[in-house]
Amino acid sequence: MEEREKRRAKEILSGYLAATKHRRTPERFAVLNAIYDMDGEFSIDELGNLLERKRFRVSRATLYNSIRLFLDLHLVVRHSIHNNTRYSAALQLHPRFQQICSECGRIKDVDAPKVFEALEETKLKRFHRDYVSIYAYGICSSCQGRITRRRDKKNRKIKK
Amino acid sequence: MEEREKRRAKEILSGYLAATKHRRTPERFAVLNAIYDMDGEFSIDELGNLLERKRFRVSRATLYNSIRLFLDLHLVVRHSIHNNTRYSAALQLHPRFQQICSECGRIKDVDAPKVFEALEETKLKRFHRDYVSIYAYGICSSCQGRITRRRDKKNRKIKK
DNA sequence: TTTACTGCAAATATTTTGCAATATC
DNA sequence: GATATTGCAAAATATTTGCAGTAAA
Repeated sequence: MEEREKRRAKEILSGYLAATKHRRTPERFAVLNAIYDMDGEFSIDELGNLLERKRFRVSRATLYNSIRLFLDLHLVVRHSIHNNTRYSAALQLHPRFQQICSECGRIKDVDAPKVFEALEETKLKRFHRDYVSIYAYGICSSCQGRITRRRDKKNRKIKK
Repeated sequence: MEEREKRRAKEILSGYLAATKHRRTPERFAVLNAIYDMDGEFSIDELGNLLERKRFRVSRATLYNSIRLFLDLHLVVRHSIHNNTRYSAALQLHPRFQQICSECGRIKDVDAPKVFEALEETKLKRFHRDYVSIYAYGICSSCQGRITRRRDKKNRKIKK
């Protein structure tokens, strides 16, 4: 995630906290920072681990609380990838189109000028839009091969 | 969900079961039918309830087992919607465009033919797409007024 | 000083698993 | 008849909550 977006994310959080008289706790900013330092999507555990490595331990409850707040602010998106819950930093200054492999979870940006153009022209009635996300879920070609093969009950979970 | 898609889904399941020597149990077909009878996305509970109403009770375990199988076959997609896990039938011929109010969480379908058309024409390289979601986040006009005022922690979950 | 926020541990909720009974092949 | 699948209940995970202590404003 780019620095600019990370900075913008912190501004949004700051603004929200100020506007609603909530508190600027170090935990909230540490968690947000960690999220924007993550490469791609991550589980709650992975996020907690990154924070530990940064020597900033936060409780599970705070982790969940922060994530929920960030979800509300759309600074984070919650995904379902191969039957697991994962998150990713979400802030985007421009509409974004991503393809997500349901098998390996890999996310790739798609450039689709025509789609963005059409989006631009689409008016939403009685709705002020902040931003737009497009997700294409499917299977990437490298997973395609594996997929019809072995289909046992084990090893379906992606690593935590 | 259209009948045609439902039928196709059952063919895919049949084919898979035959090919892999798994069993054609009434449960599997009942669950698949129910999924394709659902209108939009649903929770495990809602799915169970629909089945009960159809007087075809299946255990929780079977519900989860079936869903997992269908996820593998890409007959179902698992979503994360506003911090809840939900599923939907996956053989959707048309992508879905939803506007989500960040304030009240209300979700409304948007009809944007131009966008859908452009999506249709967009090829994804080395990627087989199952399902496309477009989310426009923002504020609906009925929330516009309230917006700067109090923002409590309650009622953030969408109804189960 | 006030009270929102944190951590902890307990409570809930969600999903998976072990196993005996059953039904498909 | 052999065994994959089911339902049930228990186990394992994941998430939320209550509360007392802490710290931001």
